[in-house]
Amino acid sequence: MSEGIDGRYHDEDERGFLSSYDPHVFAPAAVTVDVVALTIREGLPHVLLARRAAHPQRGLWALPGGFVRAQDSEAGPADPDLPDAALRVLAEKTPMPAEIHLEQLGTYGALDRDPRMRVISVAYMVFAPDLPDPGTGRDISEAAWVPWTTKEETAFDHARVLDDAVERARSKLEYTSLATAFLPPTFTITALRGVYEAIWGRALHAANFHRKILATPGFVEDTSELADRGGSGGGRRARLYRAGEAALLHPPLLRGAQ
Amino acid sequence: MSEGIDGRYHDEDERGFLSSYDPHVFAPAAVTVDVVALTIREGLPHVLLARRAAHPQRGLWALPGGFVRAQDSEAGPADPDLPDAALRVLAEKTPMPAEIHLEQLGTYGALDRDPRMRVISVAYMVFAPDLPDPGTGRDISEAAWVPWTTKEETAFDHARVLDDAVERARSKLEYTSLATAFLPPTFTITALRGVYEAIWGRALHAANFHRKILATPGFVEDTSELADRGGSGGGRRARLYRAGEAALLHPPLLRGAQ
DNA sequence: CCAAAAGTGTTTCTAATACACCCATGT
DNA sequence: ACATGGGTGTATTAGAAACACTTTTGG
Repeated sequence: MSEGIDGRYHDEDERGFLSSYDPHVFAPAAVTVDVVALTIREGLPHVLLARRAAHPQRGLWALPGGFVRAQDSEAGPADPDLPDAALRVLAEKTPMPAEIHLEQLGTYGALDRDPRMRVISVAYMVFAPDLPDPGTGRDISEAAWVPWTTKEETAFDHARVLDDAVERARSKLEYTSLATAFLPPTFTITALRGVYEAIWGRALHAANFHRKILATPGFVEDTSELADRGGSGGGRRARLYRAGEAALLHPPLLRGAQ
Repeated sequence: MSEGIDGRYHDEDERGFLSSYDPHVFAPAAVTVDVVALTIREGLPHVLLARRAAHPQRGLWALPGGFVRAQDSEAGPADPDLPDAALRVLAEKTPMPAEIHLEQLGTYGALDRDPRMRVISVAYMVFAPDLPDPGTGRDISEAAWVPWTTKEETAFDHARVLDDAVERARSKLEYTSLATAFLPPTFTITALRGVYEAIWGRALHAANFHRKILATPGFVEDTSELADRGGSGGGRRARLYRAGEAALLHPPLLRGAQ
């Protein structure tokens, strides 16, 4: 074992060391979580945004977010892990189904990204099927599903976070079965194609898409059921599928091609 | 503008709000950066590890890391952004060339991942060409390039971080020009294939790999130079290439196939 | 000359694409 | 009947893989 960089502790045992620790000395930055919750409404991707109810940047649209509860406090019990914190701050804006796809996007910590102090923000993404509009009750600040192409001003660096999320979503559709996270438990191939078309922003060849999905092992599983209606203006009733076991797609569905 | 959730601030202007802020109230977690620096030595991937010089877990291998400097202090000036902090803690272990590929891996914040206190760790990845062994001078704790398959015990949750880094590296070779980051400024196609073989852990077809690389626009650029020697036991001298402009590969080099 | 590594030619096979066409359902 | 959307058949084409072969170098 090597000599310590800092001589102060090298003669103590670990127990003694731990009991002498003052977290505040090493805790000069605040940690928040921000959530980019995405869904598809009427063929267009939407993101859940909330009006900031407090300073700074009060009144601007912002991603649902909040401070990580590092330990038990009067605000509530500690968040066991960062995903728990993300789900907690999201639930403060709108109710979410139990089974929800959550993944980390990245962490943003530039010195000047928050005017109050040094804030390190861990951003998460949520992919959800179409959900009701958030309530606007007394303990709920105004929140809404907003098209992700919105030109309205957003707080802090949330525009950049949203851009990163969009690119991540577009890319993950190619290589993973993520698209099913935007759909209800059973869905048609056409609905799945609608997810791709909404996120990638371009039309896909229906017939070839259909075959490609069925040729990708584990992407979807056949429920021998049919959808209720064959379309608004008539049409054959589509077969219903559910999400398969595969998380990664082999082969991938590349967006470079048609 | 909506009414604030917390009524305390809704009558103050933003300037007055900011001046009343006490960061310590909202700063109950420490933030660190940890760096997974990868290189390839003799055909095998290696990671830079350092023996922990201080408690806790003194003496165990750990990723290079340290606390983010959230503001100016006696330790030094504030880190302007998280990548600056990552490069700083890496440079404390071994010198690095100026041009180095750095990217964020993810953030780890489970309640019990550090016995001292709540520590949120932002992990970064560095991809480097083969570098000299780290010095072991008086201000430098013992550090070394260790094969990434090491069975030695590592501190905290660093084994999981390393696993995530390995999977990220394997995956990014498929879709990006990342492999060139492991090589010196000019290199042969065979050396590039060596990177893929080392990271993916399997042999690739030399002739087809060669053509596939040259058929991928922007991956490599021809320098009309030849490598010095054609191999240890004789052999034709290989053409030298440098990294091209493309960051994403179209088409990708999938590892599913041969 | 022989071995070793770089690089090219060519055949074979698989998969993506385009487009024609049939099926099932609502109006 | 006809429009609409679901789904299949099939010819063409592009790309991946396998393997034979040539080129260039060191011993």
